[in-house]
Order: sequence, then C-alpha cells, then structure tokens
Amino acid sequence: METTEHDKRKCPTHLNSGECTRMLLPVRDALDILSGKWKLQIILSLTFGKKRFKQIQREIPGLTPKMLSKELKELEINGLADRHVYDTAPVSVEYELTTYGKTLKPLIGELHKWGTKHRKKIIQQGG
Amino acid sequence: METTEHDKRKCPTHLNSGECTRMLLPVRDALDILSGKWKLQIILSLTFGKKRFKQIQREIPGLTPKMLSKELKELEINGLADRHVYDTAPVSVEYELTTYGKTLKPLIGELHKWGTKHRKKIIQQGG
DNA sequence: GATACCGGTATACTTTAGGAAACCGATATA
DNA sequence: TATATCGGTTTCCTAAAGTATACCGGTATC
Repeated sequence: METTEHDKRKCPTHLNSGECTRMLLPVRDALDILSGKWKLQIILSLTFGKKRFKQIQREIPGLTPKMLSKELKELEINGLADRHVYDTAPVSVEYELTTYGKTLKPLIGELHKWGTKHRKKIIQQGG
Repeated sequence: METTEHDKRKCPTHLNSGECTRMLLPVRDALDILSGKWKLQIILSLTFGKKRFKQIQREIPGLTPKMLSKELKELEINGLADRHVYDTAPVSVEYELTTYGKTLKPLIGELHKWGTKHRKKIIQQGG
C-alpha cells in the first residue's frame, strides 16, 4: 500500500475519507432495500401487528393496490415480511413482519423521532 | 367522537390503527426530505466534516455532478446543509451540515447499524 | 337483485429519478 | 501548448416510480 502524489491530491484535507467510504457500503445496502416512498411506511404499519391487505391500504393514504402489492412482494423477497393465506371463503391474507423485519424497529423509531421534530419545525414556519 | 358500525367494519381487529396513522405523518415528512438514492449518502459524507463538491463526488461512487448538484440544492432549501463560497481563483466551495442537519446523526447511525447487519446477512447467503 | 367487501391483477398513462456525455471559464501544472 | 482541476450546467435519454381506472370470482349484506 503506497501513497502517491496522485492519492494525496484526491484527499487533501480530509484523510478520514476512507472511513466515510467504509461506512457508505452498509448504508447503501440498507437503502437498496428500504428506499422509496412506501416501503418504510408499510413496515411502520406492520410494526403494530399483522395486517390484512386492504387494512394496510386504508391506513396509508394514497397507496394504490398496485404499489402495495409490489412493495409487499419485495418485502417478502428480502425476508422482512411474511404472507399468510387462510383458507376462508373468500380467502383472507395477513402480512406480518418477520423476526428479521422487526430488527428495523429502532430505525423506524429514529425516523419517527426526527420526523416529529421536523414536522414541528415546518409547521411553525408555515411550510 | 362516536363509533359507528361503519368504522368498526373498517378496523375490525386492530383498534390501534389510529396510533399507526398518527405515527405515519411525521414519518412521511421525514421521508419527503430524505428519500431517494443519494441524499442520505451525501449527508453521511458531510457527517465527517465540511467537504468540497468534487470531494463528495469522489467519495460516493456513481454519483454524477448533475445529481449531486440537485441534491445539495435540496439539502440547502431544507436547511440541512450550508454552502460556503470562498473568493479564491477559481472559486472554492464547501458544503457543511447545519446544526439542524447534524440532528440526523442518530438516524444515520441506526441506518448504518442495520445496514451492517444486513450486509453480513446477504454476503453470507451469497446475494 | 344491487351493492360492498376481499385480495389482488391488468392496462394505460404521466412523472420523476437517474445516467451519459459534453461543455463552460478560470487557473495551475507539466 | 496540452492537460487537469475547480464547481458546476446543459442536453438527451431510459428506466423506474407512481397514478387512475377498471376489472376479476366469491361471498355476505341490504
């Protein structure tokens, strides 16, 4: 591992940029799964317990069945939520966070905490 | 505040859905500002200290100047970052988190924490 | 018999996000 | 003189996100 003039030019003032790069990778992995308009809202909804399809849709204003269906599939694929089908007539379906999905609770908690403060700020500012 | 038959049908099993709705609003406000592929990565980068335009771009692989420029403007508008122009020749510009922007550190911390565990999981699974 | 609910799907569309590449004037460096 | 750096902007483009609306079979309710 040698340090060349070239490298120095690239990081003149902040030699901790290696640390930044190292932190970036996990953050990117998280964002790959969680980013988008709906996913965290859906996870938040499931945080309160298992929910049925239409129930989630009712709780989250603006969420269309198409988007909800798509997002739930992705949550399943990523191991964050489970889908349970009950043999009623007509069938009832419940969605539920997996144990792994529940590990997102602290993150959701922080998001809510910050959002609450932010909401106060923008409301008092009038926009 | 009266409870009608209609309302009961809409919330048959989970009467805490009001609580869910209440939590949803701040979360949405937070997501409005923070969602997208780059914003949290840029904020993370600025967490380590003030940075110059190209420096941020170098630290975040794949980030084009167009996107960086756009995202930085939005961070400024939302009061999360400041832009300082120094009268050198050619001008140098530094970006820095505001005090308010720094309140995002716990959230970024959780994102990093969860991302780290998640990264381990997907790597050991092979994708 | 009409309507509403369930868990979605299908189609068609608009909007936004994001990417690739070239370019700018000014300056420093080789 | 050629090249690279700085902090971006401009143009053109694609892919994804998101919206609107209608629809499905089955059942319960009015």
